[in-house]
Amino acid sequence: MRVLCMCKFCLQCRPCPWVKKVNQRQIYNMSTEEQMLLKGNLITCNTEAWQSHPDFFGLQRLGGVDLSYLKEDDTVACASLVVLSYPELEVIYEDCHMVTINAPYVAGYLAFREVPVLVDAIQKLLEKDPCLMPQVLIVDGNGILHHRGFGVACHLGILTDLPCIGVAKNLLQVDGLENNDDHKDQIRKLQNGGDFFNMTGSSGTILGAALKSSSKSTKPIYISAGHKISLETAVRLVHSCCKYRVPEPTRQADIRSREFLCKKTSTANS
DNA sequence: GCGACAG
DNA sequence: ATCTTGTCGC
Repeated sequence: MRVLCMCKFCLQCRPCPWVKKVNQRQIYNMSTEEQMLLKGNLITCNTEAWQSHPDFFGLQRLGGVDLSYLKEDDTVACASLVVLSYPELEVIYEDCHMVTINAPYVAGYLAFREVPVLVDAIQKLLEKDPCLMPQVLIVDGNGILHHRGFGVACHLGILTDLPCIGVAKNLLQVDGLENNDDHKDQIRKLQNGGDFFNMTGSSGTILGAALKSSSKSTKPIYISAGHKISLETAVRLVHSCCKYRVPEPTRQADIRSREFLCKKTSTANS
């Protein structure tokens, strides 16, 4: 695993005492620069042998990550990393711990809020149990379906060097993509679990896909390539690990981080 | 001023 | 992300 960050001002590097000497505008300019710099290393095609197999032969471990925030104070959160066996989808590793979040949530800069603690969790797994390192990570949020083509799934992928898939529950309306009547029509046409359609931005690039992830869900999930995996493979893999609307690795990470946060806050008051 | 706004 | 109950349906 490698960690790249050449930036002295970006949100990821906060809090640095002297960052307070620069204004918000400069912070976002620097964060944008950081995204563009990291984007230079992005790979949005398959790089692993298992990705080409019809049944993902060779794939044994899927990772899921999530953060649950304390409602009273969104600088306090529980970060969770889970690893599931494939194709059984059983949890074989779980790590939940409390973290402090420094960056604010700003659409387009989610990575600066969530990625640092997720990199830490991966680093911890690498030191503690490298045999359990996931072969692909499913990330809450978008990959290249992003204002600057570099969402949280790309960011985490570059920093960890792991294949990453972006899975968002809502459509980020960028590059001409809109949740308009046409889009809603396309969604209505999705019949069965696994049905999907690709979404092409005004720039002509295929940015992602809307997937009906379970047969019962009306609302799709939005898949985009993060790093070291193609959109086609990502859609196929995400569908293969959906018991419900949200893919199982993310769902397990979600459940466990909420529980942990809940338990932590209740014991703190007793 | 207006609309959009991943988590 | 989080607040927040029951209820309708398979």
